Amino acid sequence: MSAPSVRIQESEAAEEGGSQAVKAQQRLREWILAGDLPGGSRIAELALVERLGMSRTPIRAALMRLGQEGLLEALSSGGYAVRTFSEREVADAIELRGTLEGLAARLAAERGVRPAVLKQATECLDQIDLLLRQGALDDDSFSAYVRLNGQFHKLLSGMADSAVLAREIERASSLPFASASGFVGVQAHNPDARDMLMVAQHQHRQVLDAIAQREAGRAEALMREHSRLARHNLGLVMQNPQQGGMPGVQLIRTQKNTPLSQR
Amino acid sequence: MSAPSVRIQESEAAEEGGSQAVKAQQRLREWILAGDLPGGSRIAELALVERLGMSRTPIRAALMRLGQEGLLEALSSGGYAVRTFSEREVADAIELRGTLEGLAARLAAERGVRPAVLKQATECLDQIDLLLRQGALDDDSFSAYVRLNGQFHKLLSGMADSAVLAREIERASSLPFASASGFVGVQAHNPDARDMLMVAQHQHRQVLDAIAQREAGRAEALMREHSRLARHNLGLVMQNPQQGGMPGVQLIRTQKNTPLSQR
DNA sequence: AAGGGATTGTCTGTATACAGGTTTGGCCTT
DNA sequence: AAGGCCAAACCTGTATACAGACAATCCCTT
Repeated sequence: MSAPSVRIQESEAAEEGGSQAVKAQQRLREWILAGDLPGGSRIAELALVERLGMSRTPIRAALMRLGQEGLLEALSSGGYAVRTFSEREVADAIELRGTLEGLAARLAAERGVRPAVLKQATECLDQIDLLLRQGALDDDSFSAYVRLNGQFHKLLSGMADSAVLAREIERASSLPFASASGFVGVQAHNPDARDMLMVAQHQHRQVLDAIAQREAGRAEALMREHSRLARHNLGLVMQNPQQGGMPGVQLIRTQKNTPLSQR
Repeated sequence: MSAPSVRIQESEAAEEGGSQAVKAQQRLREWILAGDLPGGSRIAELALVERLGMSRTPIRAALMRLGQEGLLEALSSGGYAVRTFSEREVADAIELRGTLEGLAARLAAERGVRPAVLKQATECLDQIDLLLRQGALDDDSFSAYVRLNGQFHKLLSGMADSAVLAREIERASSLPFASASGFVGVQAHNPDARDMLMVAQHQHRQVLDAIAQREAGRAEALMREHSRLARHNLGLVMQNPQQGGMPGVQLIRTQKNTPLSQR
C-alpha cells in the first residue's frame, strides 16, 4: 500500500502526457534511450509499478506499444526485454527509411504538390541555409538544425498525400538511430560537421526541385541517397564509440559489449 | 457471474491460439474481414465481452494490436472503430508492399542467398507450375496456389536476411487487400484467371533468376512490377463490385457505400 | 557430497471493481 | 414546436485481486 500514496512527481520536464499509458510509454522510452534500463535486460512490470507510480494496466499497455515500436522484444516466456540491435540491423533500418522516404518523394513528384506546401518546404530550407551560413555551429544552432531537418522530412513525407505511407515512415523513424535527425548529433562536435550538413542541405534542395519539376525517378533516387548520410554517420559512431552524441547508441551491439550469449 | 462459467466453445475451427488475447485478435480480425462488424462502426468492449466470452483485459489488448495493425482506428474520444479505406489508400498499401518486397529482393541479390534457400524457392515455383499446367483451376487448386504464392513471397522476404525488413513486410501485408495473395481470389472464377497467374509466375521466375544472378536492380524493379498485378486486380474489383472473392472488400469505400459523413 | 525432487516465491495473464467523462435522451422553457 | 439544459446511463481508462506457470533454492536421499 505504499506505491499509490507516492504520486508521480511530474518529472522534471513539463511532460503533460494525456493518459497514464502515454506517460508510461514516454518515460519508458526516455529511460531506454538514456541507457537506464540496459539493453538486453528483462523488464519486470512490478518494478515499473514502483518506479512509475501507476498500476500495471497502463504499464502493460505501454510495454505492448513499445514492443510494436521495436524498442522492446516480446519474450517467448512472456514479458519483454530491452531490445539490442546489431550494426547491420541499424543499417537495414536506415535503408528502410530511405526507401520509404524515396517512395514518398516519388509519389509526391508523380501526383504533384500544392504550391503552398512547396513554398513551406522552401522556407524551411531557407531557414536551414541561414543557420549554415553562420559558419561555426554552437549547440543551439545544432538543436535548431535538428528541428528544421525533422520538419523538412515531415513535410516531405506529407507531400505524398498518403496516410498509409506517412504512418509507415513515422514507424520506421521511431527507432532513434533510424530517424532522419538521429545521427546529426554525432557530428555535433566534429570539425567536418558543417560540411556534411551542407551536403545534406544540397540534397534537400535537389529533392524539392525534383518534386517541383515532377521528376519522379530523380526524386526517389535522391531521397534514397540522402539516407546514406545517416548510414555514413553510423559507420563513424561504430568506429569511434566514445562520442555519445546520440541517444540509444548503447543499444547497438558491438563485439565488445555483446554478452557471451546474445539471443 | 455468467461469463466465466460459459467457457469458450473452442470455436468451430481448430484455432488453438495461445493466450486469450491472441484468440480475441484472431476472431476479431475474422469478424471484421468477414463483414460482420461493419466498416466505420464503433467497437464496444462490453459487447465483445459477451460475444467472445472473456474479460475486457485480453479484449483491450487485441483491440490495441488491431489498431496498430491498421484494421481499427483509435477514436479521439477513446475506443476504436472499424476502419474503412479509400481505393487510393488500398492502392498505396499495395505500392508500399511492392516497394518493400522490391527492397528485399534487391538486398537479397546484393548480399547473396544460400543455395539451399534458392533451391527451396525454386521447388516452390515448380509446384506452382505443376498446378498451372493442369489447365482448368478448381477451388482446391486456387487455395493451393494461394498457399504456395504466400510461401514464395515469405521465402523471398526472408532472403534479404533482415529481421527489420521482414517484419515490416509482414506488417504491410497484414491488410488483406495489400497482401500478396489477397486479390488472387478475385480472379478465381474469371476466365482470364489462369493467364494472369501465368504472368505472375513468370515474374516469380524472373525475380528468382535476378537474385541468383546477383542482379540487384533488376530484382527490385521486377518485384515492384509484380505488385502491380494486385493493383490491377483492385481495379477489377472496383469496377465489378459484385464479385466477392476477397475478404474485406466491404471495407473499401466507394462513392455508393460511403455514408454522408465519413470521418 | 552430489543430484534430484519438492516447495516456495515471484511474475505474468486474466478477471473485475471503481472513477471520471462523454453522450444521449428527456424535460422544461421560451 | 423548437431549442437548450440537466440528468442518467454507459463506456473507457485505471486499479487491484486472483490463479496458473515458471524458476530458483533448499532439503532429502543415494
